[in-house]
Amino acid sequence: MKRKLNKKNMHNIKDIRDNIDNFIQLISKRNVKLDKNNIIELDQKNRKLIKEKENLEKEKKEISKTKNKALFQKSKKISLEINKINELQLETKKKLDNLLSSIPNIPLNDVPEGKDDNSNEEIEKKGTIRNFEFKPKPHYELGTSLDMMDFELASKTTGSRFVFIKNKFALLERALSNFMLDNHINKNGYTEISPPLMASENTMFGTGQLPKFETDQFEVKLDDKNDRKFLIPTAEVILTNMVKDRILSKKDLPMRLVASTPCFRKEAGSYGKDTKGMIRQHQFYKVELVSIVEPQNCVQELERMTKCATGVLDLLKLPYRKIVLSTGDMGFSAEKTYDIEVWLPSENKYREISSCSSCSSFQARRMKARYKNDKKETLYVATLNGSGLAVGRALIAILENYQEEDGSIVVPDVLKPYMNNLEKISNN
RNA sequence: GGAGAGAUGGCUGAGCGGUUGAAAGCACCGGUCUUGAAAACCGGCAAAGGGGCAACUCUUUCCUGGGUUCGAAUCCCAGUCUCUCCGCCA
Repeated sequence: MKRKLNKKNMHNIKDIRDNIDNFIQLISKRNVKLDKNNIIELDQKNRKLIKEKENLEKEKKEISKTKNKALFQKSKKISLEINKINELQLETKKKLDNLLSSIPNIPLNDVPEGKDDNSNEEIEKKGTIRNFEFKPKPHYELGTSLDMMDFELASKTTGSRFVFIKNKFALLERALSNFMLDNHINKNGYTEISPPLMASENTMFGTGQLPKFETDQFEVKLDDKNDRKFLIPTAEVILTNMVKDRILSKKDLPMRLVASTPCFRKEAGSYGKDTKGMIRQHQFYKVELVSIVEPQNCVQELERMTKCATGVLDLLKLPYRKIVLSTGDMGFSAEKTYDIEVWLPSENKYREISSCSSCSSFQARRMKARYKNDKKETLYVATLNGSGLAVGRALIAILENYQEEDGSIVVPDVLKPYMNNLEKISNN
């Protein structure tokens, strides 16, 4: 289905109109400057043209009702006039839409203001950082010497930023994925989904990957040039869009979905960043959580979701910290984001392993995802997404935090049932 | 890849040139009845946009885009998607 992307806005012009100064001020927190006069002008012109058009349409309608042949010629003339005005109106509307769709979501009040990640704030630190009696090795050294991780082979078959995971590491990866899934399904009330790994252009637009971040996406080459499909950069895209173009009833909410899928990212703009090891790959597994809720429940759902994510780290006994992203570091669609960072001994620092965001109704507007509330009003839903967790990075964290001096890896207790009760991964 | 059938409101489904924004049913909401519930009966129930303080009112919308017509859910053309049968295939 081909759709005009700019038909939809992430911001409602009605709300902006009501208090434009306030709106501009809120958006300025995200380092985006808006041209007030331009917005007002386009909005007024648009409405003026709509009015003109509607008056003519009414006149025309009445003529056809009378079935008076004498007036038929006039009706034809009116049609031409309508066409002219309509063209102008659509053009104006398009300009307005383009302008509005370049504006990111409004941050919540309690989000720290700042230009970049320097203004992020640490909220919580948990778990015990292990005191190593030897120099902890990075995951890629552990993996290579056990012959369970092969980067050279991957670059031979595919290219850079890919990896072969072999033998017990592959089992560990699978165990992690299954462990997390079971946890979210059985304890946290999420429903498991096995979704398509490709998404249409319109779907990518819904969650905000398109049109602005097209260069980060892998596009699949298709015979039909009008048909565009992309490998999902995260299951968020496909899970969130499950409610696209729907009007849900209240009893469908909250909807909580979980999927473990490969994710594909170009990592454009990350050249030279994390080139060693599997921290930053073009392909990685991730267990993704998505919640569809009533807008007023956004904040509490974000807290809940973040707890679901950190709960996994608690069970794996991995040390981590939780930070809240500043207005300058948040993603385009988010109103508030928590990042969870896991401790990596080889780097002697915390690295992102999960990101949980509330997007309020921002994505829902693009997707036209709505529900009927108690008063039977049709409102946009709110969407949230979070990693629960990034499997690739969880694997790294296990390897580094559970390594022994001889290069073997102790299997965390909670994973043993998923690994035929294996105690330790070693060369033997 | 070949051959057909279809796309209508939250859902199912009628309508196939003129008060049709759209029958009927389900779901949902309100009421009567009931100790309470169910059943039965009565009533309500689309979205987007414009105008109005408001009650309200106007316009658009029956997959999308074009065309025919004074007038299109209904006719014509193009496209998208779905289903059935055959072929191919994990």
